[in-house]
Amino acid sequence: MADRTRRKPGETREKLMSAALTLVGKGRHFASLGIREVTRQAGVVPTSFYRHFRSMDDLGLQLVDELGLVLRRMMREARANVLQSDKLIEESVGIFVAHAQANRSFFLFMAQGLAGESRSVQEGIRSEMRFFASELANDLRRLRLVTHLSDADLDLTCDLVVRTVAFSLTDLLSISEDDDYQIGLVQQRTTRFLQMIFVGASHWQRG
Amino acid sequence: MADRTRRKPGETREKLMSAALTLVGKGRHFASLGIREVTRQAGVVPTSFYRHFRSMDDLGLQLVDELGLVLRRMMREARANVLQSDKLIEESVGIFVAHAQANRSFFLFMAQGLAGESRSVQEGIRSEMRFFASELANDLRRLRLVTHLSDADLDLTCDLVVRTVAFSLTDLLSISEDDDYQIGLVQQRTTRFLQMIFVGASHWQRG
DNA sequence: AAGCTATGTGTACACTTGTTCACATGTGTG
DNA sequence: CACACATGTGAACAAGTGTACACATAGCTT
Repeated sequence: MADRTRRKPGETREKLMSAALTLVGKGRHFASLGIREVTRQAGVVPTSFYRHFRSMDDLGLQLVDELGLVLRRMMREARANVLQSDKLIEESVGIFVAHAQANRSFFLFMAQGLAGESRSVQEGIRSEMRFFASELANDLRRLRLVTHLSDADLDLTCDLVVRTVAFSLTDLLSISEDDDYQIGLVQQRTTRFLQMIFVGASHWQRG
Repeated sequence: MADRTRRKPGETREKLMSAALTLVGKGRHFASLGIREVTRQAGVVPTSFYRHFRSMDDLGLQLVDELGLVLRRMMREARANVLQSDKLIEESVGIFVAHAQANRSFFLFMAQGLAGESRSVQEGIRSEMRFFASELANDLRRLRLVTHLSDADLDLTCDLVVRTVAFSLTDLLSISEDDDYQIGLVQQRTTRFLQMIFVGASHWQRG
C-alpha cells in the first residue's frame, strides 16, 4: 500500500467514528447503520473495522466517551462566560445552542441514543446527563445562587433543568441548521422554561 | 390456501403493525427494522407487506396514528379520575405511568420516534404532543385551576409539562417492566418535577 | 538485524435484504 | 352467473450484509 506508512496511529479509528457521526448528521439513525456502510463512508475496507471496534455497539460506546468531552468543554465555557453576567440563564442557553449547532452530529447522536437500541449506549448518555446535572448543582451551590434548597431538592431542580435542555435538543436538531429565526425561537422558549423552573425552585417548600 | 378465507380484512395489516411493535418492545429500534424481519415476525410472506404499506416509513406513520388513539384514551381516563381529586398531579402521573406500562411498546415507539430517522414520523409524534399540551391547557383553563396566566404562558407551562412527562418515558422504559420499586421512584420524581413546574407557573409574572 | 505487534488490505462465503412478477382464491357488485 | 377486486402466496433476483482468513507492511523492542 503506497501511503499506509503516512497514516498516524488511530487515524482509521477516528475516521470510522466520524464517518458514523457524518451519517447520523445526514439524517440516518445510528441504530440503522451497518459496519460496511460506515467503513465505506470512512474510505476504508470493511475488515479494518474490527481492528478498532468489536461491533457497532462498541463504536457507539466510544462515541459516548467523546460526547462526554464535548459536554465538558461546553460546561467550561459556560462557567467562564456566565460568572460576570446578570442574565445567567439566557447566556447559558445561548452557549448551549451554539455548541449544539457547532457539534450537530454529536448532539444528534446523543438525542438518538437516549431511546436507542443499545442498552449500554443509553446508560452511558444517561450517566453523562447525571454528571452534567451534578456539576450544575455544585456550581449553583458554590455561587450561592440557590441557598434555601436541600441537597436533594437542588438535585431535583438540576435534573429537571438538564432534561428540559436535552429535550430542546430534539427541537433544535429537527429544524434546519441555518434557520436562525427558528433557532432563536427554540432558544427563547428554552430560556423561558428554565426561568419558570427556577421560579418554581425559589418558591419550593420542604425537602 | 386453506384458511385464507378465515382471515378478516385488515387482519394482516394489524399483524404487521403489531409485529413491528413487538420487535420494538423486544428492544429493537424501529429505524433498524426491515420489511422481511417484520413480515417474518408477523408470520406472513414478505410480499404481503406491500399490500398495506408503501414502506417502513409508511408503517411508522400509521403507528403514529394509533398512538394518537392511545393518548386520547389516556387523557379521557385522566379527566374522569382526576376531577374529584385533590391530588391532581399525583393521580395524573399515576395514570400516565399505568398506561405507559400497559402499552409499553407503543410508548417505546414514541420515545424512539422523537429522534428517529423518519422526518414524518418525527413530525407526527411532535404534533401529538402539541395536541396533548393544548388539551391540557384547555382543561386547566376550564377547571379554573390556572387563572392568572396569559394564554401564551399557559401554553408554555403545558408544553413544559408534556415534555417533562415525555422525558420520563425514557426513564420508565429503560427499567425492567416489573421492577415496581424503580417504577415507583420514577413516578415520584416525575410528580415532583410537575409540582415544581406548577409552583413556578403560579408565581410567574408578565406574559 | 530479527522478530513481534498493530494496523491495513483483498478475497471469499453464506446469508439477508428489498422488490418484482405471475398466480391463486375468497368477496362483493354488476 | 360472471367479473373485477382486494388480498395472500411462492419463486426469483441482484445487491448488500457480517465475518473469517491469509497476507502485507511500518514501527517498536530486543
